[in-house]
Amino acid sequence: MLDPRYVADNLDEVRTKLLRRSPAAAESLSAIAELSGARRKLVAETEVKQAARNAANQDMAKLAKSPDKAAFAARREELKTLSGEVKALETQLSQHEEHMKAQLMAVPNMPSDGTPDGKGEDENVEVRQWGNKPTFDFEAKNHWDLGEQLGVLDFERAAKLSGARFSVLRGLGSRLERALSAFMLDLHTVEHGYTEITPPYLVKASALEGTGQLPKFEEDLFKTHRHGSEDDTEALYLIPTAEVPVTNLHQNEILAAEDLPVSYTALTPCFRSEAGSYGKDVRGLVRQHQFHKVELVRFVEPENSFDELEKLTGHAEEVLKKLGLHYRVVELCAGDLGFTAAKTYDLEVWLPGQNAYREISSCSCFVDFQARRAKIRYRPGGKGKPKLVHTLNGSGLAVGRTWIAVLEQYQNADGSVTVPEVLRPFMGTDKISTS
RNA sequence: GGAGGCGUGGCCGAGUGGUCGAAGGCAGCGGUUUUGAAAACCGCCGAGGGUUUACGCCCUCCGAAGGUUCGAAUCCUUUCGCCUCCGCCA
Repeated sequence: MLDPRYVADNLDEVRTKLLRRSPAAAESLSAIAELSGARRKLVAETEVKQAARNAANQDMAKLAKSPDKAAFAARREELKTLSGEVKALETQLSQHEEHMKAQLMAVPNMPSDGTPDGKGEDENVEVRQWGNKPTFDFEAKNHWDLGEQLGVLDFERAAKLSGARFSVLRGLGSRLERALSAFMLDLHTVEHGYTEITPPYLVKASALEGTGQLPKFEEDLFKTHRHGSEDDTEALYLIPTAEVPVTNLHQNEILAAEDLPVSYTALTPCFRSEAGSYGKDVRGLVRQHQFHKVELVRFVEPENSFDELEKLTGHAEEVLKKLGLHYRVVELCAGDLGFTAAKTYDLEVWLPGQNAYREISSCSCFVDFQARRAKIRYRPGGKGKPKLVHTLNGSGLAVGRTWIAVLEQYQNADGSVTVPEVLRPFMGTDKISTS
């Protein structure tokens, strides 16, 4: 959420920045600026009345002790009116604030100044590449053919259980999923200093509001109700990413400055309804309703949040480097930036079976956008007024897509797959094959 | 699921309708004292919002939301969380 005061005081600047995303992003800004100004007047008006009521009530406390019952009764009648006026103003103010917040919650974050211009995916900027495209003296297969032939991947039975966009792993396929997860968590906790978290996979709407998935993107989520209940206020949602529970761990908290940066990593399943992606990636594991992801989340001081993004991106890249998987880093242009992000790097791994780079991680700095929604603050220098922290997160990595990349980049002519060196201790074998 | 209890400032804890944002203690911060430290003593010490160049002043908040009342931390309703006992259960 943007700061309503900042929007009101810097309307043109905010509009210019949001227009870099899209015309729609800047739409309600004037209304918000107006609401913000009107709110200040309403607050002043309300407080004058409240002060009058408070003063009168103190008099009443004295009158109540005096023997003059008539004076007390008369004054009480007067105060009834005043009290009613106060209540009316308070109601008006809270409705006004609710209205303003509702508008504000639908406004995306401002792109960082360094973010390149551009309307969409095609205008993202390649920042660097690592490694080389593997070459094959045979035609590279895609992972779904490889996986099914190796007996480690089964879409048909998954469809029987759950329908489209689900998968079943088997044997060394399952082992590979587990190996990748453990390898990533070990790397981030031991070498990068992250604390491992195992969060709930079902969360309240308030958590999703904190990180920005709600109220705007409900259609992307799986929503659950207790048996017999249709009450939306107690609905729980399956998490679309660990970002949600892990970032909201500190909602409504004031962190100690000396504890920053706080760094968490979490392996969780992620659930996405993929509404509106019909026809996209219908085959294979790329786009599933359920997948595992190791997430990195950091809470940092505002001064160095963009440096911290470079570090966090580096932590995610390290996974690919250690696995020996060729990839590239792209910086998202303003038009392709997610709703909450100020700046984002995507890591795209090379998939020979599809002859394409595919997103395997997305690392973003949200500045104070999520922190304002979730009320996550810290006390600078250990004293004084609390300030909003900056939040960052990135996939480190999407396990399912890493699984794909290992199969496709490490495939052999006979349809077997060589296990990357670093995974062998976790896999107990150096090869996945049918024999 | 049944019965009961509890939610107050960073922590502990008083407060059951009137001047209470809230006693007291601990922790923390600043100072006096001391060669230094400890102890003792004095002061400061929640958040949000409005207003002000600033000092400050004002408003709101005692798990949350409603209600009663001239007035609510205190009474009522609903709700959430935690604890104890019973039931069920991985």
